[in-house]
Amino acid sequence: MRYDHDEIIEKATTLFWQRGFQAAGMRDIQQALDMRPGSIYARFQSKEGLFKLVVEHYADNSAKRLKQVTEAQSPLDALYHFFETALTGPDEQRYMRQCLLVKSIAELDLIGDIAKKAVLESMQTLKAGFRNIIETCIEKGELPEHTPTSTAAEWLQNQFVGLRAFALLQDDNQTTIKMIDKVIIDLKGQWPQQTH
Amino acid sequence: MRYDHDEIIEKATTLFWQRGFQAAGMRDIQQALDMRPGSIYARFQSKEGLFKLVVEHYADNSAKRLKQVTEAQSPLDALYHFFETALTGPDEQRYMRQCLLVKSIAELDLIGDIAKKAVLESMQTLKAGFRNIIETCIEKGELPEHTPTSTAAEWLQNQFVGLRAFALLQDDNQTTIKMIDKVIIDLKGQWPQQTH
DNA sequence: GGTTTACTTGAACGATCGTTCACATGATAA
DNA sequence: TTATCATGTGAACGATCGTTCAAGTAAACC
Repeated sequence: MRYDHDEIIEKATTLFWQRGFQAAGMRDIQQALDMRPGSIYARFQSKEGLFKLVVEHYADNSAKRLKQVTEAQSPLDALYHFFETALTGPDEQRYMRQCLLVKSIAELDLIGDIAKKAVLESMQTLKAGFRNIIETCIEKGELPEHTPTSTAAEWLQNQFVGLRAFALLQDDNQTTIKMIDKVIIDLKGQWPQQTH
Repeated sequence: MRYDHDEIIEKATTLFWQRGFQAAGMRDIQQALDMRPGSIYARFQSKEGLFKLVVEHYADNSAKRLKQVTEAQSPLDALYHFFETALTGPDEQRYMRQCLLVKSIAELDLIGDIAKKAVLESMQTLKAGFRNIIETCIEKGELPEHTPTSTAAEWLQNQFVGLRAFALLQDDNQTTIKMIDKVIIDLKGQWPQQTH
């Protein structure tokens, strides 16, 4: 086994994150991994198979980060910093501002059913992570008791998705920070009534 | 001139909206427009040239819609309905829930410089549209005087972007409606201080 | 040493990509 | 009727796509 498995996945993650599934050609992948097509196909069966592993690895990593937020002394502060680091990284890592999953959703039709399933399931996993954060915040008294957990979790993920798409275009980090501040304010704020 | 110009652009818009720039092949385009490659290239010079016109047409249309919102008796109510119609259309038009511009941003690198410029400029145009809505709301007393116009405009566009990416995955319209309700609540709510 | 097994190699495949160009078509002007 | 010219046609181009496979390499086991 000449090539280390984790190392491969990490390099592949970087490439797919930068380029997306479709635009990352097999020749780009071969170069990025320093592997020949036969080796890649022997291990991963197809481009889609490799991408599926990348998505799962990415989702695991994100889920771990969200779990760390819940375990912090102040989950709300930790949530703030989670947003901040995800959205205001240095310019040479600008591609990281876009969420790999959200980017994949945009090209969901071209991806193939197996990897598509992995992407959608990963979104569900992250949603559960956001939900846990909110529940912990309520337990610790950082959010009001009446906060509708499920709705707020979906809303929070939604904010994250929107901000990541937006931060990609944003040159001024100060503006992004202001948006994050607004998210925290609104999280503590009022929620729509169910009555309709 | 056998083919009507506006009709071509509309058909091309539908195709690009459904598939995205990269995934819409020239053969798909030829079929959708019922035109042969030579005719297409004679008029639009390239796939990118056609896409640029589509983006501009789309942005014009969106800008018009935003203008109609400002001209309504209650811009805030009109804004609500603008979100609602954009995000909860029938299932056979599900592709329309995703904003063509946002979708294009995800594949900005593959598009070519000319169309890329058109996409980014269109985003600026829409931002200005959102800003006008907020200013009008303030004038008519539907939003508090202290609302920071520029920040709120950016925030509102951000909400729109996020919701459109999210509504694409959402099967339950009721959830989407709840998110729109939350947007309106937060729009009237508190804003982060500039002091830092 | 010989055999097996796991892994790697890279030339080559058919399919599809965006694009071109020599030619056909049809309306208009002379 | 004939010449002109913009418009439309479609076979074909070279490039690139994801993928395959016969052959090569090297460590492990008998």
